[in-house]
Amino acid sequence: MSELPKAYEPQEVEKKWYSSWLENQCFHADESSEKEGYSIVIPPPNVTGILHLGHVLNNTIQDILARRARQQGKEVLWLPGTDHAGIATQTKVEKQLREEEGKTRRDLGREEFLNRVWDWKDKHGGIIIKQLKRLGCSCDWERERFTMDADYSAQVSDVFAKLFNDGLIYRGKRMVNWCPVSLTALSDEEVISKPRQSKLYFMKYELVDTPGEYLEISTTRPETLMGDVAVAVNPKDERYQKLVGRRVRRPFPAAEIPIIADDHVDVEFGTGALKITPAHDKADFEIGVRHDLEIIDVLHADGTVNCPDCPDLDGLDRFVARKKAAAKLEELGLLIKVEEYENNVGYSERADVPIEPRISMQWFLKYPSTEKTAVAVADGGIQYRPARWAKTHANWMENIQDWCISRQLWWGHQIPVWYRKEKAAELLAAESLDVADMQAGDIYVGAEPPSDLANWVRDEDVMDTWFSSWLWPFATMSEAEQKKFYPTTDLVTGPDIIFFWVARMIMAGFSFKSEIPFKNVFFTSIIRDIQGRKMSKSLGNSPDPIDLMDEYGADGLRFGLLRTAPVGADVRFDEALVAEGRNFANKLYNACRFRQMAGSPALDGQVPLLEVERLRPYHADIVHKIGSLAVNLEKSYADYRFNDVGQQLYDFLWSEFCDKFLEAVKGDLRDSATAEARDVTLAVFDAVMSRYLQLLHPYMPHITEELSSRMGYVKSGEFLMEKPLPSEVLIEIDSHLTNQADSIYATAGRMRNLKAEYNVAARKDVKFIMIKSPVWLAQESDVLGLLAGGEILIQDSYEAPKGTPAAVTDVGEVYLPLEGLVDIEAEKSRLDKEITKVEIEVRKCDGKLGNSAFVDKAPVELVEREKARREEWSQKLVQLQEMREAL
RNA sequence: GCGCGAUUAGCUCAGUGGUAGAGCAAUGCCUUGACAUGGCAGAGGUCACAAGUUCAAAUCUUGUAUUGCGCACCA
Repeated sequence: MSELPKAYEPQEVEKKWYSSWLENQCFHADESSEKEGYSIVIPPPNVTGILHLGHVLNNTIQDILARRARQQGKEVLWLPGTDHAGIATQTKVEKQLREEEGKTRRDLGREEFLNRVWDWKDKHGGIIIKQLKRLGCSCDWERERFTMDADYSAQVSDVFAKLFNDGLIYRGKRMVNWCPVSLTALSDEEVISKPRQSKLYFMKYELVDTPGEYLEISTTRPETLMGDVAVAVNPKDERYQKLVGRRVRRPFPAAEIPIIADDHVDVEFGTGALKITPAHDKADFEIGVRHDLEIIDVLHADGTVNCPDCPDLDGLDRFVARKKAAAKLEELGLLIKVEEYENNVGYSERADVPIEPRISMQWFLKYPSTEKTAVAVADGGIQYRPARWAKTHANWMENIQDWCISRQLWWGHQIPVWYRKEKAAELLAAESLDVADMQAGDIYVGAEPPSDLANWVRDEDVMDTWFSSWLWPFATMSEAEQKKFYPTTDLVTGPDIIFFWVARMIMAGFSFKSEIPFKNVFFTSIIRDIQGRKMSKSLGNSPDPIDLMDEYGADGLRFGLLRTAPVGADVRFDEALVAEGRNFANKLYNACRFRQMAGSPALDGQVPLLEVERLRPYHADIVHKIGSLAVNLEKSYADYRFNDVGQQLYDFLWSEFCDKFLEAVKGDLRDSATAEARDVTLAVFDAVMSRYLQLLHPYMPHITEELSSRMGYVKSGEFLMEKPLPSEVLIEIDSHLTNQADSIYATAGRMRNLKAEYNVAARKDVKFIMIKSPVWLAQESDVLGLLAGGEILIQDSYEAPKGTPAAVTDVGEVYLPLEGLVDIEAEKSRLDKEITKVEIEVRKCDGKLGNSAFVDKAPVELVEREKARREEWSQKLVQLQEMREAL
C-alpha cells in the first residue's frame, strides 16, 4: 500500500471517476429495460447561463434522486438539456454585436443575425453543461436536448397549430406589458412590481364653460397628458357630480375633453379626479372602452414621446419628458403642488426597466385544460412538496388571464402562421384573426410551411420561450422513451416558476398527452446570502460554485449545501457550510485511511460475512446502527427531507462510527492485539463501511466511489453507483450487546466528565476505581479505559473515603481518587455551584410529583420515570454534600 | 387589502404534547500512531409576546407584534 496523503484531495479523484462513469455509460437509460422506470427531466438552464448556487442545490437534489433510484434497481433516465431563452440570449448577442461591430440586429437582417446567435450558442452554449458535469450530475448526456432542436421545434409549431385550430389561440390588439428596452411584449408573469419612490403631481384643468374655474387632478405620469381624452370622477362623489358631462381644457396639445363618471375612480385618492389616457394605462384603457373614448398613443415603442404637436416634448425619453411636462404645467400656472409618493411600478424581469402598458397586436392563448390542472394539484394527483405550494398554484389558476405568447424578437420559435401575400398587409392590420379567416385560405397555420411558399408571408413574431418549455417533459422524448419514462417521476424546481413553467407543463401534459407530466414536484429553497439578501451579480454576493468546487471539492459543496438546506424555507448560504462538507469528506477519508494502515484488504467486492458470536459490544452496536441508519434514511427520503438525510449521514459517521466505534476498537488494531480481535474488528469495519459508502453515495458520489474501489468493496471493473442497495440488514443483533455498548460509552463519558471537572484531564496516570459492576464489564475494562482516558480498576472491596468524586452509572459506581491533587478553595466554590443546581433539579421533580393531577392522570411510566429521576438527583445531591464536607 | 411562511443559543438552523438539540463562533485542556479539515470538556436559551386547551405546550387553538414571499391595488 502506498503512503496516502493525510488530507483528502478531491480534485483529481472527482475528475477520474466522472470520466470513468461516462466511459462506461453508467448514466445511460435503456428504454427497453425490464426494470421499473424512473425519470426526471432537468429544468433546462438557459443556454447562456452559468452555474450558480441555485443550480447546484437543484441539480444536486436531482442527482441524489437519480442515484438513489439506480441503487434501488430502477432504470433511471435523467434527461438533460438547455433552453434557448429568447430574450436573454438575443440580448446577449445583440450587445456583443453592438460592442464589437457597432451594428444592430437590423443591420444584419434576420437570417444573418440568427446565424450569429447559433454561432454564439455553439461557442458558449455548453458552459453550464460542463459545469453540471463537474458537479457530478448523472444525466444521460447522450440524450441532451435543446428547445430549438429541429424535432423539438416541430412539436412547438404543431402545438401552436393545434391550439389555433381549437380556437384557443387568437390574435388581437390588446393592452400588453411592453418592454421599451427589449422592444417586445411580455407576459404578466414577466413583470415584477417594485415599490418605487416617485412623485404625485397635482395639476388643474380649466373648465371650458366657466373660465377661471378649475378641476384639480393628480397624476404620477404627466408625460402622458397629451394622450388624455377625458377626466373621470366617481359617480358617487358629491363634490364633482355637477361637473359630469361638462368639459375641461387639456393644456397641451390644447383640446377640450369631457368629464365622465366611472366607478373605478377612488374617491379617497388624490383629488378624486383621474385623467384618462387609454393608450398608456390598463385601467384607463378599460374605462376608455366603457365610455367609447378615442385612443391617442403618445409614446414610441422605445419609450420616447411621440407627439409632433408638442415639439418641445416630441422625441424625449419618457422620464425626461415627465419633468419637462411638469415644468410646462408650472409655466402655465396649472401645477399646484408635487408630493413625494411611493407606489408600485411594474418592471421588466429581464431588462429591469419599468414596463409600459401599450396597445399592440399580439397573439394570445386561452389556457387549455385549466380545470384538470387545478384539480390534479388540489387532489394530490400531482404531489407538490412542500404541500403549501399547491395553494399558490390554486390562487394563480383561479384568476389567470389569457397568455400573451408572441414576442417581437428573432431568436425563438417563429410563429407558424403565413399570410397570403396579396392579403398580408390587410390581415396583419386586422383587429383579430380567427379560424374563419384561416378557412378563407388567406392564412395558413402549420408546422410545415405552405407548399407554394413564394405566395406567402410569414408572421414575424416568435413565441414566448415558455411556450416551448411547457412541452419539455415529453417533447424531449421519443415514442419509445415516453412509453418507458413518461409521465416522469419527480420534478425538482424553484417555487418562483410555478406559474411560468410548472402549472403550464401540467396543462400541456393534459392537453397533448392526456396525462400528468410528473407525479411529484419538489420545490427547492431559494438561496440567499448570510444577510438574507437574494444572490445577485450586482451585489457581488453570489459565490461562483466552480471556485467553491476548486477549493472544497464537488462532494464537499454538494454535502455542505444539502445538509443544511431546509425543506420549506430559504437557505442562507455560508461558505463555512461548504468547508464543513469538505471536512466531512476528509473525516471519511481518514477513517478509511486508518483502516488501511492495519493492512489493505484484498476483498475484490467480497465483504466478509460477520459471525454474531464473535462480536464484542462495540461491533454489535455499530452494525446495529448502520441498519437503523438505512431504515431512517428511507423514511427521510420518502418525505424528500434531504437535509435530514444529510444530517443522519453526518452524525452516523462522525459521532457513531468515528467518535465511538473507532475509538473503542483502536486497541484491536495495535501490534499488541490478538489476531482474533483484529480480524473481527476489520471485518466489522469493512462490512459497515462498505454499506455506509453506499448510503452516502447519492450525496457524495466521487469520494464514495473512490473509497469503495480503493478498499475493495466493489469488484474491480464495477461501480458502486451501479451496485444495488441490499434490503437486508448485515446481521441480526441481540440487544444485550448494544445495551452493553451504550452503557460503556455513557460510562466513559461520565468518567471524562469527572476528569475534566477535577482538572486532571492532562494527567495520564489517572485511575478509576469501580465497584458493583456486572461480571461482563471485566472483559471490557480495557476499552472503557481507552475511551475514558485512564486505568480502570474493578475492586468490589474498595471503600471510598468520604468525599471522593464519584458517579453512579449503569455498570456500577465509579470513583476517582484525587489524592490531594486539587485546589481546595476552587473546588469548594465549584461544588457550591453544583449543589445549587442539583437542588433546583430535585425541587423541580418534587414539584411535579407533588402535583396530584400529574400523578393521577399522566401515564404510569412517566410518573415512574420522574420518581427515578428524583432519586438520581437526590443521590447526587447527597454525594456532593459529602464531598463538600470532606474538603 | 388577500394568501402563504418565519420568529428556538452570538450566528445558521433541527426539533408535530413528556428532562431544550446540532454545526459554526467564543472558552479551557489535549500535537495520544486516521483526521488540527482533529479530540475532550465546560459555558451559553423567560423557545417573539399574551390568553386558552391539557396532568404536561417550543410543539395544539386564538389573538398581538415583528419580518419574509406571492397576488391584487397602485391617478
